[in-house]
Amino acid sequence: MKQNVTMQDIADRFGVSKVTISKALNDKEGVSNELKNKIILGAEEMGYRMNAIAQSLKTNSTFNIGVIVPEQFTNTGKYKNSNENVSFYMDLYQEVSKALYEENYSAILHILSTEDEEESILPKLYRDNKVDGFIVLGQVAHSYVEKLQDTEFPIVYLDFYDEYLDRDSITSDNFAGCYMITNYLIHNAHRDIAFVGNLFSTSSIQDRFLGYYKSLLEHKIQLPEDYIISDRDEKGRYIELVYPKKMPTAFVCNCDQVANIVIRELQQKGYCVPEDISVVGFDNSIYSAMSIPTITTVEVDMTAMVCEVVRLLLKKLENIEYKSGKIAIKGKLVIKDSVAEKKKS
Amino acid sequence: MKQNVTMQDIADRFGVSKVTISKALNDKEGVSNELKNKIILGAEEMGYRMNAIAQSLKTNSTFNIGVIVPEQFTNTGKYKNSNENVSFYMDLYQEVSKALYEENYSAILHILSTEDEEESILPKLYRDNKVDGFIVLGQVAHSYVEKLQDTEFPIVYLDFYDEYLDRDSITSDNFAGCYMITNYLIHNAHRDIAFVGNLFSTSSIQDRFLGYYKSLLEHKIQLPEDYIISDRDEKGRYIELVYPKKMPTAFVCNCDQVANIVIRELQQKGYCVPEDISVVGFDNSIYSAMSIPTITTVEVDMTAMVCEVVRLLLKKLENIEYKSGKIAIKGKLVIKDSVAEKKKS
DNA sequence: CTGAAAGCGCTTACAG
DNA sequence: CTGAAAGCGCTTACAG
Repeated sequence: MKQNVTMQDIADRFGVSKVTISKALNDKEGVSNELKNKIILGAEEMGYRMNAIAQSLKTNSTFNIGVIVPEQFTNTGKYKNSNENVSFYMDLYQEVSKALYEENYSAILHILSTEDEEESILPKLYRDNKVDGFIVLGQVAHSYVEKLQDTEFPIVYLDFYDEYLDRDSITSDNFAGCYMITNYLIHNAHRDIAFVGNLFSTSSIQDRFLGYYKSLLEHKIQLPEDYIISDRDEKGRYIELVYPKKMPTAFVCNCDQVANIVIRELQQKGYCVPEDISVVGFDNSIYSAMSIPTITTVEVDMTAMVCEVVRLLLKKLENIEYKSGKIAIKGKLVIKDSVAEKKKS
Repeated sequence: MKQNVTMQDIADRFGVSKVTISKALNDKEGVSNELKNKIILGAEEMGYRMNAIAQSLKTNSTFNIGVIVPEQFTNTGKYKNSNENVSFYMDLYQEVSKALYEENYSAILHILSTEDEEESILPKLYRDNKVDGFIVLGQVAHSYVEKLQDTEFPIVYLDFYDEYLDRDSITSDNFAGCYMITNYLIHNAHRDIAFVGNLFSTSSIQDRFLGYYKSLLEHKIQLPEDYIISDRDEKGRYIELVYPKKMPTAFVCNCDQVANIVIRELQQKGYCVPEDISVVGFDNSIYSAMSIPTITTVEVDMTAMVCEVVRLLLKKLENIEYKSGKIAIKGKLVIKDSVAEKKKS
């Protein structure tokens, strides 16, 4: 590798001290504008690149943020091709990476292995002091969260919260979203509406269920026991769906992927969607677009979420005491073709 | 943030010098085993975390690798929801991140904006000396590659090569893959086989086409001009497909996503797939799984590619002169439901 | 407006 | 086997 140009080299060329170079290049006070400009130009010409490492050592900040994603939300290792809706988390990561970049931070992905999660082993990024803070993407074990909090690092949780710890989190408003889409079904004359999702799997699913349930309650609609249909086991693996004895006229699914499965299975049973039975999803993911019919769904406002998470983290980076609490970002209803629009009778 | 424990603190506690601590913790020679173990335990107990930054400053290596992905292969900014097959690149990135982690490196994603690519603006990661080398994921502009090479950084290209520069690259063997799958069609009695893809868009598509063409040549099959069907413009945006006057009995599509589109359009025209017309894809992506019928395709050996790319980069990190040239990793045929299996007549 | 000195937390080469 | 000294490339606080 060719020898790097340092501030001292520039200083020598201009016959000044490296202190002056540092001030000029960092746009600090104490250098005449004329000299400053000469130095900036000269540095460019000499191919000077700031040594961020040396800067980090002095300022005790790396300008790196660790983004922790549990392995099960990735498409690697034993979860390879397990067909989870991985793209949501990777889209979030991409947006986070971009947003941090705008603020001169870099995002380092840390895929949290199931083993490390179970044994509460903190990321090497932490142990090596390679980052200034963390963003946690998706749900992680409670014990792991506690361990993370013990580090007293600035941490913001994205798309996950749990009630036991007083933490800062950004989630999409699952409750409001599912409430909204269930209302939409009811406004289209549906009364027999089932929910598909394991209520004990993630807090997201639970909240979506509660939004759905609130809508039912408000409209004084009964919820038969077998109208809650589990879709996955505790590990997040999809299981066979058990349909109710009396078929509902609509299914509220906790995500588009499951909605897609439901639609296929209904079609196999000889039902037409949406003519006989309506189905709605959540996420506005590729499954919504690819399904035939396309799936009416709720789209998460990813940009707003990421914008908020970065804003929050920066504040905590400045002042570790800063607390925001739980922030829920509202999504929007995206009407496609999987709901029969009827007037109420 | 709580005050960090330094080597000096540990040294004070044991009444030795920090040099000894450094040696013990880095498993270097010159410390008795007994003392070494005591120090390791003590460090743990005191919650010592190595300051990777200080280490970097001395050793002049950051143990960070920049992973450059052109914006158009991401799901961000103006490419948001443009439905590119983004997941392939993000899967690669995840695998790269994991593999580098095993080697104690971190992967920092750099999304290369179209503007920076056009104006050959190098990543801030480079300008700030935050990484030791780069992995470039997917095709980037020739001028940008030249600019990157000028840095004399260790760089490996993944899933992209171009002939003009003598560079180290790992690609999937597009040529062999498409040759294989076209052979498969021919063995199933197809003679009228069209290719779908813009030959001038990426080298991957071009190579896939050539594999297809080699198979035709070997079997002495003519290639009518209108059997090459462009699927996208130069920016990678999908365009309307123009079908040949005389319908072929099979389509070789350059990727599963396009194969999925072709299947849908054929079905709309009243053809049955695979009974009337067979269609094959490439990538074994979600489009292959979700299509009805599922799409016979070629699966890239991502693990082998990533393993190779990391191995190569590490070698170049050790010795910048190390050259591997272009390495192509073979994929495998994945037979699904979109090809009618017939015996040759 | 400019710079000498100290220091961030390590590692390396050398002396004992 | 152990450690004093120098130094990596910056920034900060202070003196002029």
